[in-house]
Amino acid sequence: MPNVPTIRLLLVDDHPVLRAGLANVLNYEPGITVVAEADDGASAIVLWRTLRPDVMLLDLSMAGMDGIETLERLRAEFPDARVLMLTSSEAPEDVRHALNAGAGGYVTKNVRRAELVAAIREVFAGARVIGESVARQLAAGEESGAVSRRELEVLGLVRQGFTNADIGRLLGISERTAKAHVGALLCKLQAADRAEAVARGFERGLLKV
Amino acid sequence: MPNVPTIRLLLVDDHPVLRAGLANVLNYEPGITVVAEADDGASAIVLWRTLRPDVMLLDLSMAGMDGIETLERLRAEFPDARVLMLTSSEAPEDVRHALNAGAGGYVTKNVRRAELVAAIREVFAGARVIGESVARQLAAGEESGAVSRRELEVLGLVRQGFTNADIGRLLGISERTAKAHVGALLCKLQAADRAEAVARGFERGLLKV
DNA sequence: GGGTCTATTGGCCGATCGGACAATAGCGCG
DNA sequence: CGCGCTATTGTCCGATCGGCCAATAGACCC
Repeated sequence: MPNVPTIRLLLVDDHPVLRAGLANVLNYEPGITVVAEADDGASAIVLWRTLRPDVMLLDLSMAGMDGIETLERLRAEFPDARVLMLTSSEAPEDVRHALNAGAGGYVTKNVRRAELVAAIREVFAGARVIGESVARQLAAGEESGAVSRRELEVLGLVRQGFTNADIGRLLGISERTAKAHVGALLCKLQAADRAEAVARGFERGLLKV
Repeated sequence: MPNVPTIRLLLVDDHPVLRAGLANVLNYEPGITVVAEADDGASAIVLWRTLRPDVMLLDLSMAGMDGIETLERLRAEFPDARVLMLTSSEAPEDVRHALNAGAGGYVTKNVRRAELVAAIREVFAGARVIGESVARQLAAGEESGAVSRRELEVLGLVRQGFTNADIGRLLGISERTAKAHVGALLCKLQAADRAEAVARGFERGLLKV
């Protein structure tokens, strides 16, 4: 395939077996070469610096620096870096974060090989690709109102069992305001009480285990 | 390796790329052959019936029938079936469920290739293997009291925003008893209120997204 | 057989929650 | 320069929560 430049890939995932498999599969693909693998964000960035690959395949959940942070740091240093998120989560929040952080694409790990390869090529070409199932989830999530930053902060405290008064103290606001935020959360997450709000938070990917 | 019988493997995971990679990696291993792959529990059991492999590598999270259910059905039909769970979750609850359902081993996807191969051989030999990090998590979980079935049921309702009175009605018990269960949950999960109990439930793998 | 654990139920009470009333200030968008 | 959204604060109130007292019956283990 002389008319197509070879795409040089960097795999980043903390599952050695998956990496090995992925490398194997992708190396068979004409026009694609896996130039290196990393099992955490820090080494991924180091490798990017030295190797300057074309595309990074990046997992979201990793020990230490997570996928989003890795992506942000990489893009801060190399604004043109092309990254295709390859992860298990379909949570709208994760997708949004990744895209905001500059991901060139987002597909889940249950894509077929052909789709993955196609996505890699598209990201390499500068396009923005989103897996079909992911896009569906994303659209569904857009329906109900978006949770604001402050509300997310409050949700994190609710999760830890703090009362409204506690939250007020911790955030330097009145109990009443904390209450208002919790109220907004209940409404936006369609939850009957704070317990359900926390559950919905996990379901939507607003909260992480 | 004539003195060692070849281990015939069945891979079950809903990530085609991982399966392909795994098959590739494992087929290179002397004494191990991947005889088939399945992407859901139902077809996994069908394949087991016809092929009668030696060991199944089974993922927990799959669309449709999940790993535990697959394991239970398989063991109901083939009590001697040897299954090695290969999954991402280290949640003590998942491990316990898998072992109770008759899993011969439990390792997470971030094991190194050599460890995975060793685990496969041990499960084949009839031993019960548990990944190191998994075992550590499990031990940590044992510390605080175990949540009873009834309490888990109640936690599921708390998660959905039901009040104590609601829960009593739904379970056909008095509000007071529902309250007692919630109280037990708060204590065992070391939670200040039901919101934190739900959060801890997710953290411990008692609740699923 | 005795001990431990779970499930069950009752009443009492202060703390907390969530809803409903209403209001002000700041920010981005068109 | 309004319009909408977010963040902020206030008061009142009934519903709910969580902790405390205590008690009985069945299951399972040693």
